[in-house]
Amino acid sequence: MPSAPFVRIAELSAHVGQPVVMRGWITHVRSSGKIAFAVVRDGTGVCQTVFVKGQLTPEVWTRFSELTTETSVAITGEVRAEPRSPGGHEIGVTELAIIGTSPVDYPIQPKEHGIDFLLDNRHFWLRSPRQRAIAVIRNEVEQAIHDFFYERGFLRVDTPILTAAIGERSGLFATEYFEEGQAYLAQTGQLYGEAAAAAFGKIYTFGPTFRAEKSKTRRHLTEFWMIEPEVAWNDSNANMELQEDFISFLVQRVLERRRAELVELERDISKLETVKVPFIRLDYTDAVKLAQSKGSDVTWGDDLGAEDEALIVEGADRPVFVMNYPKEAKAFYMKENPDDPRTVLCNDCLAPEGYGEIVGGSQREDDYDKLLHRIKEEGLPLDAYSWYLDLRRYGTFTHAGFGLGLERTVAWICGLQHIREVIAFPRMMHRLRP
RNA sequence: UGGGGUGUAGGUCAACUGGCAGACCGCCUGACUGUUAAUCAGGAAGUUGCAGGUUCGAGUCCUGCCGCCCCAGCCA
Repeated sequence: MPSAPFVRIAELSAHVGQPVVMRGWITHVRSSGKIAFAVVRDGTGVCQTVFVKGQLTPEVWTRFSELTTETSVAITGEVRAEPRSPGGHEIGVTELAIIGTSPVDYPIQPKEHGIDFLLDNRHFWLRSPRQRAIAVIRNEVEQAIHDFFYERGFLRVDTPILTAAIGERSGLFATEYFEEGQAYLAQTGQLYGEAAAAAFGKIYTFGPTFRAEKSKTRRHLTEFWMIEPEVAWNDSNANMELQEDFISFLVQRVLERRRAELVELERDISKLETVKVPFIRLDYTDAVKLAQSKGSDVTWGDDLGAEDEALIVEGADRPVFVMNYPKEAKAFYMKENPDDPRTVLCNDCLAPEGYGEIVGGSQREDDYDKLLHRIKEEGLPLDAYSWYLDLRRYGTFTHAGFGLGLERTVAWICGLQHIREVIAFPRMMHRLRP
């Protein structure tokens, strides 16, 4: 007699009526005397297994009573379509092998837990259906990112994580680097992206970035993943068109392919279906007026605070671009606005529903003298930026790009309160383990 | 870093004005042949974050420290 094939739970529907071997972890057991049920999870789904005392050897029946939450098992039995079972199938068990026992003090229950407890047990928390749904949607978004840029002829360029002091001003993580002194973990790949854009035309980077900011909010991680396209010959308007095409593409992809996971997360899908181009565009000056009219005491020249951003997106059914901030509020590499030199050609993209800034983008300063002046004005180390200035000396070019925060974007799409759930092992100010 | 909050069983929380430290979930034992977070009966489980102080008496009040949560700033 041929042995039963090993089948993943997601593939059970192709094996109805046949004996199979299922391997996975016990999430739950229920017993009703001479009939008993064990629910098994294998990462592709969950499946109920049925143990009937009168149809099993005494050894298998006894072994059932040894099952605890998260025991790993191999179960043999016939697949049946069964509407009463979660997932629509169940296994009529004939054989049970315990692979790895699990002590009864497994910490995670199908109940409410506090966030600190869950993060202490993150290595277990990942096993929950909710965390699986988030991981699946994150993966879908990552795949969609690569598909979007690949289809449009962008080259992916991997930029260094260990850098000399370069990028933005605040919060660098430092480490010893041989005879070179201090190296810093990258806060952005953008400056390298600009060099690559001059070489290859349309590029993007996708990698981890590190910020040693002492931020403890629902929107911040010390280690997060960022997508940074950089496009030769794009101006600020083309940059925003790319952003809205990109973001709506990601949302559309999740709606098409990961609806079940959105439902698992109880996401209000109607709030995503309205995310279509064109996005709303607001000049910074108008955004300030709008915030003021709703009670904010922000004044022209200030950066917009979280409260201002919330007022600006209030009622919007899609993301909002805020364009052309005052120079003082923004980074040194942004191009001066020829129509109003107090401002720079840049934009933030604010997600709806209070999720805040998911993208920061700008046209880059391509004038050597103006860029040099800004670097000096900021007191940045000139020698570290000499190669960056070279990009303006040897064939300078109009170019623009942006950075999209992966975790913020996925948190918004999933409708989550906090981005710490969006990454498998979050790094925050007070959390380095597990 | 600043403001606010919080810390009690493995988990989530209750305990009035300072007066015997409790519930549910989970766990253990037993019953039950279709359960869906099964149900029913019983049981074990605590240095009330730590260190001091006030008091006849402190989970509760006071001081200090620590952890965590929320908000703000910084940003993506």
